[in-house]
Amino acid sequence: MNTTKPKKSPGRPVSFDHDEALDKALNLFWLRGYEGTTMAELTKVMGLNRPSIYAAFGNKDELFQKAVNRYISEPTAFIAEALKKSKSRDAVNKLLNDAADFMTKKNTPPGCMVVLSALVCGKESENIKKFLISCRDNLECALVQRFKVARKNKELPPDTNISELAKYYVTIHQGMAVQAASGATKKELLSIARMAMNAWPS
Amino acid sequence: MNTTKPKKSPGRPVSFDHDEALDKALNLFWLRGYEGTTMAELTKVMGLNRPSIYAAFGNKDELFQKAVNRYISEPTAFIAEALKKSKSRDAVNKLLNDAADFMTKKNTPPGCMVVLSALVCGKESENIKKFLISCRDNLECALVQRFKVARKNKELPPDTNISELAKYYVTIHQGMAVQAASGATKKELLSIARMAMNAWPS
DNA sequence: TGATTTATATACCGATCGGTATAAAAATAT
DNA sequence: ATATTTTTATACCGATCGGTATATAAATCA
Repeated sequence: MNTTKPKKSPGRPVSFDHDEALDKALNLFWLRGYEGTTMAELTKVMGLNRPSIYAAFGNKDELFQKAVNRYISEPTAFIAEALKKSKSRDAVNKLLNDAADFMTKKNTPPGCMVVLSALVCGKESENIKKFLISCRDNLECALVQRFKVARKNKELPPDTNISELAKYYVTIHQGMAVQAASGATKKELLSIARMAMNAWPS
Repeated sequence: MNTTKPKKSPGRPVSFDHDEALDKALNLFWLRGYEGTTMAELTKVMGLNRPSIYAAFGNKDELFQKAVNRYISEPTAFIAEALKKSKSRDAVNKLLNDAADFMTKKNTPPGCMVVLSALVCGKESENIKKFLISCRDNLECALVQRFKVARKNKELPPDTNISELAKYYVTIHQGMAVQAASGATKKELLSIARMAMNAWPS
């Protein structure tokens, strides 16, 4: 019945594109971190006034989390893509190489938003810090799952410590994010990625 | 003449220990980062009122930089110590293993202050961010110097890319700092350090 | 054409930010 | 003692923080 109803609701229509505005917020949080970003700056880059932001996205915490969720689903979709590779070594290799490219893109801030936005913070932002930690844990868990399959497929030695291997490569990823935020080039990140592959079980 | 003069100056004497207060500030900056630390919190943990802090250490920026300089000279002196090892491989191995222990100590915040305190920040803190980047560069340069000696001593293959090797190991160090800030244990950091040594030139 | 509903713009809120003016307290100098 | 010098404690500063009350603008509903 109401599945085909556009059902235009009354009232003044929204005058901005929701996802476009969210992307603007995402890029600012990415560049400045959670605490370094102010609502005043957000209103500027989003082109909205405060009440519109609060009505559409909630308060600063909620806006940030929505930005991170969009960051994970959209610009860093290459991660999920890399994990689909048939060989787990290729998956990790692609993951790190794509990350090197991604973290040094011209039109986006350097590094990884999930790694850098709130590593340390004031008391009031501890929940945001924990939220980002859980996001990073998700990648680590995904690697563990991928490696379990690989070990079952005899692609990894049966005595491989999968947890350690996964943690090692997310550590590389996080170290690359720090490097990118410090001004490292794509070439430099690629060399780091290449050297990190030397730890792959033989 | 005046070399042996204590020359007690007039005026009310300082009622606190300078370095002790600086250590308190150091630990708070270490835990909360530069932006996450407020002067109000600093007065509490240092046990001083604001004018005393400003008189003894300058403003927030200067206090932070003095805290970092103390951090580099005192608690992380193990880094300079590790680099003195006769074999460069032992030096790096000791550096990473000691870092694993240091970053997960009970009585100090997790991770490394120089890595974590201001990776991303608001416009007003950009100078602090650059200051920390230069501190991290110093470690990388020290590694490069150490590796140059090692290559000359035939301890490293003549075609070793020393810059890449140094950047790789500081990246490991920085990744470990992120891991520690995310709750990683000493055991986990040690396993990362061990795996990272697989990249050593054969 | 009202009446209703939603979004916009402006102005403002108390709280907190980093930093300081002011005056009392505690030492030395004469 | 009295004056001088430095540190202490209190109170306060303008600016900015995240968040919101209020009223106007723009749409649909009847």
